[in-house]
Amino acid sequence: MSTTIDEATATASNTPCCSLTAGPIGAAQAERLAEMLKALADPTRLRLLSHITAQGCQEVCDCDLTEELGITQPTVSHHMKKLVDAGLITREQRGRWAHYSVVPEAFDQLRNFLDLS
Amino acid sequence: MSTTIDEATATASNTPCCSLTAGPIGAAQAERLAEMLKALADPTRLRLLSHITAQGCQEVCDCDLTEELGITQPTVSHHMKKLVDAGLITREQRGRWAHYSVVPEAFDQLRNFLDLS
DNA sequence: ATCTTACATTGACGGTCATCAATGTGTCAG
DNA sequence: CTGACACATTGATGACCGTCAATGTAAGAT
Repeated sequence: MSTTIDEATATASNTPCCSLTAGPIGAAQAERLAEMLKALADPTRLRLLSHITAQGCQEVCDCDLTEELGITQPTVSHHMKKLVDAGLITREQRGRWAHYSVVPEAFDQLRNFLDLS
Repeated sequence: MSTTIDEATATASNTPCCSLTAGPIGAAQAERLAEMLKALADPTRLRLLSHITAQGCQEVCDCDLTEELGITQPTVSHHMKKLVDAGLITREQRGRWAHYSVVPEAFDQLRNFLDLS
């Protein structure tokens, strides 16, 4: 469970070039990319993500997100876990609060893949 | 049903800038982006897409994709429809064969959104 | 020690999805 | 006209997902 982040970042840096124009991709790579995209492919998670990136990865506690999106706290917790497991954001527990920050490498990898050049 | 492509391309060009760093996004925009991402968030569809882009949008018939991915023809047809409905690719029927090509604007929009700068 | 706060976990429910076999539809060849 | 081909559609099945209420857990405050 705790190795998902490491795996994601590791595979992200291991991938040399994975553009859509570089020929057909294999089943394994498709599976990995689909996992990241699946984590993104939800309106609520996109909004949660945008709230994190908008605040410059500063103090972001789940209670604020709960109020602003109109969803319950377990739902926020569930979505955050999905984003973390996909390697898109990281979670750092400081005292009682959880601080989230994005993983730029993951987004680089996705943008790289979606690049038709 | 047939207006999905027009809608997708229209909204794609209507969006001025939708980067993740440009502050929290609204529910409507999140919904639209999630639809495109959901179409991408499947291993089989990613592989199908890579086969189209790899051949430079040339002669691509579903039967070839069926053999190479090891899935049945209805499944290929189903996935292709999803990609077309999401506005990621277009379909042109020439005679008996269907020719597919990517919609660069859709990918530009996604890359733009995933850009942390 | 007790209470509050911040978040995780569990269990359940309704909805959506990927896949296939079977069948339908339209197109070209002989 | 008939048969073969390329693809769409339908219906069914098993799996997964988003959401919530209820409950658990761990840390700080009093």
